[in-house]
Amino acid sequence: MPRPTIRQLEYLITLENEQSFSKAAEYCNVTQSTLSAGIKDLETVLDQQLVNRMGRKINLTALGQEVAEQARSILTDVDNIVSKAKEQKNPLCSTIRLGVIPTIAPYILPDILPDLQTHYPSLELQIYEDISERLVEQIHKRQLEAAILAFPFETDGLEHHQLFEEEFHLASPKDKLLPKSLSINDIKPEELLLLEEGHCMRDHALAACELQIPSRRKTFSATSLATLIQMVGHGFGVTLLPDMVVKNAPMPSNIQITDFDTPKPKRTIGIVWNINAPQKRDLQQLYAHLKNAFN
Amino acid sequence: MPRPTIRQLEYLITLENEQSFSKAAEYCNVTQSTLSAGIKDLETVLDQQLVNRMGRKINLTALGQEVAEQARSILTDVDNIVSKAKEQKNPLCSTIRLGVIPTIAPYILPDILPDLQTHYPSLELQIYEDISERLVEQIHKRQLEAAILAFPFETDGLEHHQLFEEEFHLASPKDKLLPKSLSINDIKPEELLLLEEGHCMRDHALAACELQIPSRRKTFSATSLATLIQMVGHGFGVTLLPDMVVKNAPMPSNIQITDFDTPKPKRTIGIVWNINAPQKRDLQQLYAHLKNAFN
DNA sequence: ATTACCTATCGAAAAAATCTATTGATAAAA
DNA sequence: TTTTATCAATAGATTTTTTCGATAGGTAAT
Repeated sequence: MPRPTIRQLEYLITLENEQSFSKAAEYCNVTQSTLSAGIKDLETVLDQQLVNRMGRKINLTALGQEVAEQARSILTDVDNIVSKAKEQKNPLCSTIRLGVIPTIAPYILPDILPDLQTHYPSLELQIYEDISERLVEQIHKRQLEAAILAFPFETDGLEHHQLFEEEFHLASPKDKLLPKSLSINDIKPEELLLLEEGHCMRDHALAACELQIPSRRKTFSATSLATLIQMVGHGFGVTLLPDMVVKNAPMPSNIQITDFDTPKPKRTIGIVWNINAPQKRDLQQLYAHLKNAFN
Repeated sequence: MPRPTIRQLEYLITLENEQSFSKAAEYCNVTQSTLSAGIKDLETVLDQQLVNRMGRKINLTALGQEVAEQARSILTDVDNIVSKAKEQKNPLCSTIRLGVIPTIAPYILPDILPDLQTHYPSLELQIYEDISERLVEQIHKRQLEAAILAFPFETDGLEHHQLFEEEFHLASPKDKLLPKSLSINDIKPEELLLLEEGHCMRDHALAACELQIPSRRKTFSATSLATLIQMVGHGFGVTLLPDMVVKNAPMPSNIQITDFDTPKPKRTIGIVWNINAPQKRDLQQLYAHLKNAFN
């Protein structure tokens, strides 16, 4: 099943505009004979007459007009592809698929996205939320251009930059008594509530408390920080919360947030991308902008 | 300002579908080198990278995916032109690739095909048999024009029409004693034999019996209804059979078919196609003809 | 009739698309 | 590790398509 050529469609459109083979040919920068042949081919492919040749004057058939109209829209679509592609040469005009880990995404995106929109209106950011491991895997597979996650993380073949550090706070039930000067060692392992396996924050919390393996006795694993916070509020234990969560998430009244004394436990947030990503320049600029926004 | 070629867009689409230059080339009936060159040309014209070549594995860039998506719509528009023109001459003369689920195909096609042949001698029907999920996927990829399957099914972007309803009967070993008035609740879950995972009839049978998960103890999963029938005949259990199977398939003598009392369990068979398929008119007419043939 | 103005067609030339064969690179298997 | 298999890129030859130039044939106005 042969298809019409874009060129042929172009010929037909011009022919309708100019109402003359020779004028149309001139407009298309070809000879009249090539345009004639092109139209004829189109008619052969469609197995239908598109032009009424009436000696001096010519005219499109009903079908010819329909085809021309649809052809116009096709040409526009094709040109849209071209201009969209060309546009991406400009700085921060590309499409970037950005992965963000679940313990960061909901808390920074509301701030970041509108800001980026205004600064780079032609940047198309697509956000994907997943755990670090899968994000890095997807970057390797080129299904993502970049990801925001918490370091340290396995990053061979990836370029990574630090965005900011943030301390952890202790979230505990309101009535719980705490030492005046709170240290990470004051946390009883069996009281510590954690996110489920796979979340890097789980590992960071464990590392901060210098625990290898969570206490078997009372491990509870939540799927989201929101759940975790609810658990704490209902007296199931305590947990560590990153600064951005404390500052951005609504905190139930039955929860108290306490700062640690130095040395405060911290985590480092950064951005990674493929070392030879096509949009490297845009990614650099995105990084610079984010870094600035966070400091 | 040079433009991409329709052929090039076609190459890109196929490349995204097949995720491989050589496979895509084969699909397009060209050499791998031709397709490679085509994609490269496209990248040159757009002045942008569209494909990540990572040794063995390849991947479309974000832009590549966007272009491919738009290209798909362009290709449909172009094909629309062709079919509109052809249809002007005579209706139902296009080539339609029709997917049919395995629990329907063998039982209706023998009736349907010859009938269609005589009524629409210039219609070329190509039949593909697969499970619903893959059929719908192929319709989206424009590798099929339409599919006959059992509702309900995930159908966004698809136009769907009901063809007919049919009741299920109980197939059991000849000597098995059954209640005088048979209800769906009389089936013991551990006796129920099912098709393997992926067949929608498996789900329908389970739903009819109000079972969430098949009994672990004795689940047997057959690859075809023919096998299933044999299993019943040899005393391995009972199963539900759609009306068309009972009426069209040769039933072994060691099997008895029993109707259920109302409310009879049923399934709904329908046809789906892409909402803006080029052959829309033909598909409409095909649907009308089938609907008529079944009622 | 003559003239001016069209479009269709033919053969040659130019441009392109495609093919075959080969290379180089990567991943899997021995 | 070495070997093998698989895959995409490339070069050069070949075929196909597109385009051109020139000309023929036809219509309408003069």
